[in-house]
Amino acid sequence: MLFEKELKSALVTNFNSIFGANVDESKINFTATRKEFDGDITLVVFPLTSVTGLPPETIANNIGDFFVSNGGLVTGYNVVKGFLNLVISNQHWIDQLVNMGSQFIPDYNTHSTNSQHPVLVEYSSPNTNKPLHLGHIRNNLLGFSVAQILKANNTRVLKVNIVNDRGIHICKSMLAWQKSGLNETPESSGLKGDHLVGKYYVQFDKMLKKEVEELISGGMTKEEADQNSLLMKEAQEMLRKWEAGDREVIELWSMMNGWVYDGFEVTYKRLGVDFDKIYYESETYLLGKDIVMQGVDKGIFFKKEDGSVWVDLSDEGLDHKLLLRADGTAVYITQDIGTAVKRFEDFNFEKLIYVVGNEQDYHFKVLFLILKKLGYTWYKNLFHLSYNMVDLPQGKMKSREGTVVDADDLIDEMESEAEKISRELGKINDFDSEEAKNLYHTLGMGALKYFILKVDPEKRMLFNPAESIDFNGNTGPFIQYTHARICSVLAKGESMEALKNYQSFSLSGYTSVAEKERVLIKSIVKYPEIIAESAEKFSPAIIANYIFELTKLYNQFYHDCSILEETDPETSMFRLKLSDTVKWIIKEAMLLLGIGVPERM
RNA sequence: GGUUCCGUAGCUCAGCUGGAUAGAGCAACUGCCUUCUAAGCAGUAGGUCAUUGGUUCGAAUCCAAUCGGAAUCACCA
Repeated sequence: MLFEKELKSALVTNFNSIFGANVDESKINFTATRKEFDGDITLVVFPLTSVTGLPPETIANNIGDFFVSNGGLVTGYNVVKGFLNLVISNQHWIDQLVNMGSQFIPDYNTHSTNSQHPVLVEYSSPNTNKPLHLGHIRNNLLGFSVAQILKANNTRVLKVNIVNDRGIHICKSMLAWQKSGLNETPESSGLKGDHLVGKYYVQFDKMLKKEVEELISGGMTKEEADQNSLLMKEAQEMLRKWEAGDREVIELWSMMNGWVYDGFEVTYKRLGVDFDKIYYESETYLLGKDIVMQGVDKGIFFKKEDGSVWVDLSDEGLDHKLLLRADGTAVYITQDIGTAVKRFEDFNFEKLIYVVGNEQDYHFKVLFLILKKLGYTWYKNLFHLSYNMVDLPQGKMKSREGTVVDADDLIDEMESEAEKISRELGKINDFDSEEAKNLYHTLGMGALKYFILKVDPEKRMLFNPAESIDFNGNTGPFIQYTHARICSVLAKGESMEALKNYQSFSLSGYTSVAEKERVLIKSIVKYPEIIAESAEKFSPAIIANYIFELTKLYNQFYHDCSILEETDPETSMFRLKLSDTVKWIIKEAMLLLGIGVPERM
């Protein structure tokens, strides 16, 4: 909290001369003053009773007197029960405000720290067998935003993606496509590439289910049926052929993956996310296999009689874990080992952050321990940024039951909802169709992104498609609206002779601050702390909640305080500058969430 | 069954490194546009912070147990 440090150290050094006893810093607890009381910052005096042997009120009064007579920072105080509420002078708040302007301008392109080793943020990490859905959206928005936030804190960041382009899942789609005999392509079917491939993945699953049911009715148990399924065997055979470099399989694989990439690119673009480097598992899994084999040679891993390779993690309190199948093919973790090593070779990273759902907590625990066993000391710099899942009212999304919320569909719906509301309000009738379309996109995505990012990543969140996403209240569009509103007032101010030079108005001497202005300033000057905190906790939610608070306070100020109609031009200019600062913070902070803000809406 | 996470207003979420009377938004009801954008502002109503016990001057916040929910413990990814 602002001013806390100064007050604390002043109190600690002078405590003895006030009370004749020394005090440990840990007993000096400040909190923000509750809004129903006068003051800005509050000292809780209860912990000091045991040190001084005095009643709380006496202690509070003594300390209050000390602060008031000691420099101009504190201009007054009041004591309520064991709480000492201190009033910070207007001048000091204004000074903070003045500092803000020059002090805090994040630079996303050039970093003074360019020589430092980069922090890698891995996010998105799609499978190439189905289109992106709401769960991926949370991942993508989080990853992108965390990268932005780290950059704003002067960290050199590289965004990386790992595309899971190989494995049994993609073979399933390929097999179903082949069996259909239709030779469908995105062009012939009119389907977006990722959706087309996803269609065949679902089809495989249906065919498999049917086969298994038949086997069961033929007298097999569920387990036997799973093991004896011809379809599954075909898929596994296809994977084996793929790893063996079978030309036909590889060609089919490249073609279908190509369709998926084209589809993903469209969705990424609409989401506004991008990557500095894309890794493909098809290019790293062999390295993973090599490393695993070396581990076997060194005795770090062991081989079972059937040829499968395992790691024993019982000394770390975990279990045995498979690293290579009996048929020699790689599993998920095999390629993750390879990818991690490749990345360290490529970038010598300072830190590698994996943005991956919490259903993989165990997986990453294992991965990091395996790398440790292999002797890579940088395993300590790996971090799993684990986020919780998005639930539907029925519970978890299940692709097989058709309950997933498709990313492309959702974006479409958000944009058309934005269009509908904008048309009803009729404020942008002079926009041409291009401008209008851009605005609908900005607003629709603003609503969606804010809705998702305002929730703490660690918490499970619920999305109700029927109720859809709001455009009123604690939402992206509310914040965007406030930004547009400010732009409008500023433009009017600039067109007025007496006010047009408000930018050069000096805040320093202006201290006749109204209550709403004071509250607003207090919120404004918190911004740098918020940015630092959100980076430390990897939490865009902290920023989102802050912008909402700031925006709400601004709207109250806007409602209560006339900006352009004041008789005193100084007051007008002061308020214009205040508005300009809020506008700047909204824009910057929303950028950290990957959300754009319009000048009109 | 083992491990981990969660439980705050009808709904969605803040608050959680202990501090005053637990906050927003949505939904419901009521006011405010001849005046800087009403996607706004103001107000009413809505709570045993899952339960019980413990630590403390003070607990939604820390600890334990119980109840309820979830994830994970795959030759899936």
